[in-house]
Amino acid sequence: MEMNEVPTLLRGKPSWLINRASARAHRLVGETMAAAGGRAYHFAILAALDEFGPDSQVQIGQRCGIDQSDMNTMLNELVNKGHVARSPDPADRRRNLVTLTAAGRRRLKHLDTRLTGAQDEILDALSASERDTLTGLLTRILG
Amino acid sequence: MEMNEVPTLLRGKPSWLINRASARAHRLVGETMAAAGGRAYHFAILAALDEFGPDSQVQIGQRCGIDQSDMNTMLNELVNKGHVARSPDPADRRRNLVTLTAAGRRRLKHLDTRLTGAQDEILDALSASERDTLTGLLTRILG
DNA sequence: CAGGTTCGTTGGATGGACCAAGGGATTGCC
DNA sequence: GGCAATCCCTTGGTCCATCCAACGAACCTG
Repeated sequence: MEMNEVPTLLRGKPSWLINRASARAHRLVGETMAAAGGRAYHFAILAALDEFGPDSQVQIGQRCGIDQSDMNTMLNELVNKGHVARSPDPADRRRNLVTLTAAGRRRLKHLDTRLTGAQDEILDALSASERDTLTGLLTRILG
Repeated sequence: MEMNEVPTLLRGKPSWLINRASARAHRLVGETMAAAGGRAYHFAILAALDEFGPDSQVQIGQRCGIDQSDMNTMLNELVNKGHVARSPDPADRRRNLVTLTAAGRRRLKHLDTRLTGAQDEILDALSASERDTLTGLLTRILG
């Protein structure tokens, strides 16, 4: 979306800036992941499994901020690609234990490098220290 | 969405932080505007008209980052409420000249105070100077 | 005056986030 | 032990913002 002079009243609103930045980042990340044959959600799920080990679907969802029903869809895709295994938990048969496969761990590394590259593109105008302060401020907003 | 420990690989990605912050801000702004009987887009359009004067629909769209078709919908709403007038431009009969009414100008002020209040809520955790640096960094990203 | 372009309008496609209900399994309470 | 409440997964949607395509009317350029 090409944009001319933005109204001052609008330009000064952090919510508007954040929204615009998010649209940009979201599109870029989406394209990057699509080019790698995946989605942003896939990366999030694989990262959670890698860091915290096998887990139930709701747990993973709570860690990554993904809805139960969406989690189900994403896991179908990941199981289909062999990046994740879904098996009933013998200790609690309500749950599915989701585990990262070897291929999934490789996949995670691959997506991570792609995603890190996208970050560079998004934050192109900022220096390294500025990027740090930005992530710091955003993290505190979310706290 | 309640969230537990976020995976480190995810937490460190600015794109993810921006996206999360945007979701928060977007929801809050949406609720604020809805409570006032309007939308975020309404504020943007009114602000553009107030600052740059009467204009065509595409021009307003380019200033605010709004699609032509969506602009049409929004203007229908604004005309309906009497905040904006849409009349054919005598100088170029393809165009509609959109002008801000007196009620529209009052409306803009009203929405602005509401929206400014929402910003305070969004940036609650940050000091005034931190808010400035955040908006500065975001503005440069969008540059 | 003919071809390319702009503007508004209509209609629809897309994707992310969210919500609701139900069945199976488990836990807690009495 | 049994009944109620709770949890987990799955299915099947809704809602909203964004975006795209195509058309007729009007304009501009050569």
